[in-house]
Amino acid sequence: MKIKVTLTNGKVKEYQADTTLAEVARDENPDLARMVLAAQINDNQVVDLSYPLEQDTKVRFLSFEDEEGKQVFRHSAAHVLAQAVKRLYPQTKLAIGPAIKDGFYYDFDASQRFTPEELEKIEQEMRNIIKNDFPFTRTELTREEALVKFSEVKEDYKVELINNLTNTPVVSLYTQGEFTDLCAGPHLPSTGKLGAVKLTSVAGAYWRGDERNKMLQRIYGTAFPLPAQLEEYLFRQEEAKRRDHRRLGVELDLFSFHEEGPGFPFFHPAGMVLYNQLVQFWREVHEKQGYQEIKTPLILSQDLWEQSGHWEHYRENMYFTKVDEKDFAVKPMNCPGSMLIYRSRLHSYRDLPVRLAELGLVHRHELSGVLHGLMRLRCFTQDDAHLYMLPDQVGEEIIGVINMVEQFYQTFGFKYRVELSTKPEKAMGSDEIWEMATRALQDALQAKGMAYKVNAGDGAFYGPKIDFHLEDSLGRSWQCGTIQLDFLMPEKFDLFYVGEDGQKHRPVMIHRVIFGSIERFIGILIEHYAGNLPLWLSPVQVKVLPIADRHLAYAKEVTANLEKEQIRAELDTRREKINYKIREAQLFKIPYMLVIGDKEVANNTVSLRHHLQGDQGPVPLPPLVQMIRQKIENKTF
RNA sequence: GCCACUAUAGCUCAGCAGGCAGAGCGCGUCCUUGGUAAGGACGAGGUCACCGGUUCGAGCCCGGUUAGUGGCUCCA
Repeated sequence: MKIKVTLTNGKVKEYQADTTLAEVARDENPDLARMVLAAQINDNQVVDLSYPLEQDTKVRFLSFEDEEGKQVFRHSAAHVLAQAVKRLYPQTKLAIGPAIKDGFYYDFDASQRFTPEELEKIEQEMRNIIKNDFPFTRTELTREEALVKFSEVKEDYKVELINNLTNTPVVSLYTQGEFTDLCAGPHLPSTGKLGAVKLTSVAGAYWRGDERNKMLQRIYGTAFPLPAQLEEYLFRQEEAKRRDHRRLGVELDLFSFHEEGPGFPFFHPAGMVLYNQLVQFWREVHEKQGYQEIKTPLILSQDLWEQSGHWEHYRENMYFTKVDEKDFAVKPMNCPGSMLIYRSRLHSYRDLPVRLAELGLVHRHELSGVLHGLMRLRCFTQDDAHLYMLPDQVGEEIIGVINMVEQFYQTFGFKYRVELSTKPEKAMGSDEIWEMATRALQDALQAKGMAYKVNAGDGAFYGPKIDFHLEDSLGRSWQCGTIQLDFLMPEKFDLFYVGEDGQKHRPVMIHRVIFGSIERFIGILIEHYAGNLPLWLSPVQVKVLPIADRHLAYAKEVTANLEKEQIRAELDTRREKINYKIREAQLFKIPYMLVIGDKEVANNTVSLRHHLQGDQGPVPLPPLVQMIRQKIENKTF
């Protein structure tokens, strides 16, 4: 029987049925065939090259350049890792080993520890396996057969996995050399395709990601077809580390951490300038958008938190204290305080929406192991706001907030991802209310035409939310902005407004943040700009550098002129050489340096140097001041 | 919180076989008045994270604590 194979380049070829994809690839282009790792058929399934074609098929060959190809490649590397581990430590039990972004991992239940030295040995064994160029071969067994097979070799985790594969009568296994693993596949044709592998770290990981389960040892690694690609990857990782906000925070003297307050940041003067600039920008925008700013106390009676549901749903993250024998809690969120203000006077439907914004310092007892610079703290400032509105204002208000988020992130040139989080297990309120709220958020996203991912069960305990995620220098993503729709808190706090009919009605509430936390946002900003902050955020915008003492008087005059125009300028009066002063200003990533010597004094100019563009030559001060002012106002570099 | 690793001067890091604690940068004083990324000399600075143990003797070996790092779980 003949079958038709359609390739991505449009070619249609005829083959004998049972021709494998590998044969098709070789026939199409023998050179390219060496690059091909797997194939996608009929726009959905990714399969091995040994897959025999039985009917007319659309084929897309996958190489390492394709995301799916990378996945296959790294997944095969994970199998080789498992094989190496089994060779060296035969009693080790295998859990799972998928490909991930940038690499792969495999989880093991082993009696011995995988120290860095052990990783070396394992890596060496992997290289042997690669050199042997074992083909990956696929076999299928019924679930019962597979259960017997894996029970015999005491692979308890595999047995559990098979038991959970209830919707399929057969399971697939992949074998390379003496090693066989339960696996859906697909895989590379053979281990020899794995050009360069590297084991990067060991970490603990709970079986099935559940902290009640046993902690396994997870070995992380990465793999590339060519050693040069691996080198480049490792180099990029190093580069990323150089952008790490924790490192730059020290170098630029922005903030610090101390043993006396784990997870509690200390902002230095320079860091505070950055912080305050963000806040100033935030206030300007919010004022224009009809928000009113409030401030509520850090410590509030425990009764309040019982009323809000935090006691029930959020207690393990809260700090408690006693005042005059009464129980109080340090606020982990700002909403109850805001609601007390809303409730402190009567609201007419004509007043709504009421938008109360608060830069609220919240404290949350995060697990010690999760703390991470400014990104994950135990106290942070939320740029919070609570919007109280009529039910029919919900759509408009959500869109208003989304627009604001866009405006902010655009200002910084951030790419972001949007997620919609739905009702969690531990939640207040009925399914109907949750459905209604979730629907409202979806509608708003749809109206904005935004792509988003659904995060089932990840909502706040009082309502579903839209989250905005930004990426840090190592590609980890951090939640920043969030919009949470809440029908429940107004109920709990008996909030109302007086409607047209003179009766009490329940308002709807939106909780939202845009930066998320000012601290985390600063961390992301630092990494995003690699410490080269835009002019308007730079703690020092201009450094004035006189060459010799006799230029000091003029330099002071220049500095004063800059300061008069609200430009953050500093004068370096030290008796150091100009090269030295420039180097220091460069290291502090100060955007503009003004060098002043005999020529400048004589001509009434300054010599301009930009920290990224270098020497710009002499310019008169007034137009320069104007240019700088303009850049600050436009928030450009 | 869990798993693993780490902790030496303000910062980056050496240190050996268990035998008087080091370098560079930074800081201070002095000399140098220097034109676009480090001028020179001298000097101060340490409870080797903390507590305990082994030892004639511990920065080094062992146990614990604290903090940090990479993950897991959780989250702005």
